[in-house]
Amino acid sequence: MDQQSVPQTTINRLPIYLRCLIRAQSMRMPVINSVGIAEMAGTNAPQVRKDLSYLGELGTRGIGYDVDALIAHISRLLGLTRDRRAAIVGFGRLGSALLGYPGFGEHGCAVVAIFDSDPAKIGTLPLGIEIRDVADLESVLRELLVDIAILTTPVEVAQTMAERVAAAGVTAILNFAPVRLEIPPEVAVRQVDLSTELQILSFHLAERRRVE
Amino acid sequence: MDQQSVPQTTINRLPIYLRCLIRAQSMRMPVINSVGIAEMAGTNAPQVRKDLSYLGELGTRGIGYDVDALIAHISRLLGLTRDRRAAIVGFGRLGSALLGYPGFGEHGCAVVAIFDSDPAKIGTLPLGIEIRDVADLESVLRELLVDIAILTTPVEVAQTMAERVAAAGVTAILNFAPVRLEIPPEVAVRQVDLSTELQILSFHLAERRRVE
DNA sequence: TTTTGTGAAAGTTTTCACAGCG
DNA sequence: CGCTGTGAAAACTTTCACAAAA
Repeated sequence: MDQQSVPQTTINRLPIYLRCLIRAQSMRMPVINSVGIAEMAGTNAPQVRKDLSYLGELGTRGIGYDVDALIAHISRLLGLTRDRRAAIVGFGRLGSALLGYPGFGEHGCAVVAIFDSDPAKIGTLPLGIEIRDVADLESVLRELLVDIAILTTPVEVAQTMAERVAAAGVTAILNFAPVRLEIPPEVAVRQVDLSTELQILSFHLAERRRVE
Repeated sequence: MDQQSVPQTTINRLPIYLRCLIRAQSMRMPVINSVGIAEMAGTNAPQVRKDLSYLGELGTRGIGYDVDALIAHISRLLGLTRDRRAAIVGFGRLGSALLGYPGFGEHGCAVVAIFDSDPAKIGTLPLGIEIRDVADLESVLRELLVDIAILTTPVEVAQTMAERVAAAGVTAILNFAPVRLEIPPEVAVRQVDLSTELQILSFHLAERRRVE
């Protein structure tokens, strides 16, 4: 099956399936069926089978999916077999919290560079990683072969920083600043937006109230 | 138009439109048209018009949308006219970073309670808010009329905490723990998942490589 | 004239039912 | 017999074209 044709919605669910499969693996389950994955992942069995069918014929009829083989296959498709190198741009509270997040190391993603503009921070070594002057952004990103930029800057400078990391050849950005980045389409952007999420939750609270 | 029938995809975009409108307002634009909103929001004009049409007939043909009126209308629909009271459950690095995030106050959402299980933290007052013992979760949530719970606990306890906040009558959860929460459907959950986002970006990096 | 609001078309995603295979 | 893989149906979302209104 053509890998290009895997729908984005399926891609978005693969990390969730992967997490479930790793849990199954840790429970010593050699095989799991679509119902089992669906229950763990909070979806339904046909959805799981359809999603996995885009990756190829990975299951065995009458049996289910081999847990180890499926983990290997999804990991490869998601590019998790190759170690990813991330940079944190903007080392305030949030950047600092993310650096300490164990999720990076667990998923083959290493923070290899940190940037800030505050002279008091530049040169310090949180968790052994030197904080660099954001003035040197482009050269350091290229030198350290960074593939993912994590933007935790103030909103005012996020667009500029996005343009600069993109110009330095970084093609994946995780943006925590509440602004929609305008950058070339070959750069993948994932937006994490706290106030948007809170507002969506607020809508649900308001709706509950309206129904009652 | 029936408010119940506003599609979830539209709801997800309303906070983005709102942000654009507030920017327009700060630029002293009294009126904006669908093209203007679309450009700021990174979408297209028919999408904006379709989305806004679900909320009622809010525009003026030949003119566009009154910025103040549209802000008021979207804010009301999202329930932002009413002040929201949030609690942070789990005060590690991430919880601490979120407490300092200015996005809360700016959007009428106040952190009114913090919970942790660490005796060294309980009783301290970061930003003037007392850290409570998680043992008192239910009573404090009810007492302080919390409507949104922000879960920043370790992954192992997130499901238990979700059940407890739901049992205490909280019907909106923002979950940062990398686990799919199983709770009654009347509780709205928004998942913010760093490692999932990184894996999706990793897929895009892998795909670029495959294409080249 | 300008720009909204909307029905219809096109595209996408999810669900379903069952053929097909082990 | 059990469970996957999949084509077809249903549901949902986006795009389009244009009538209608200011």
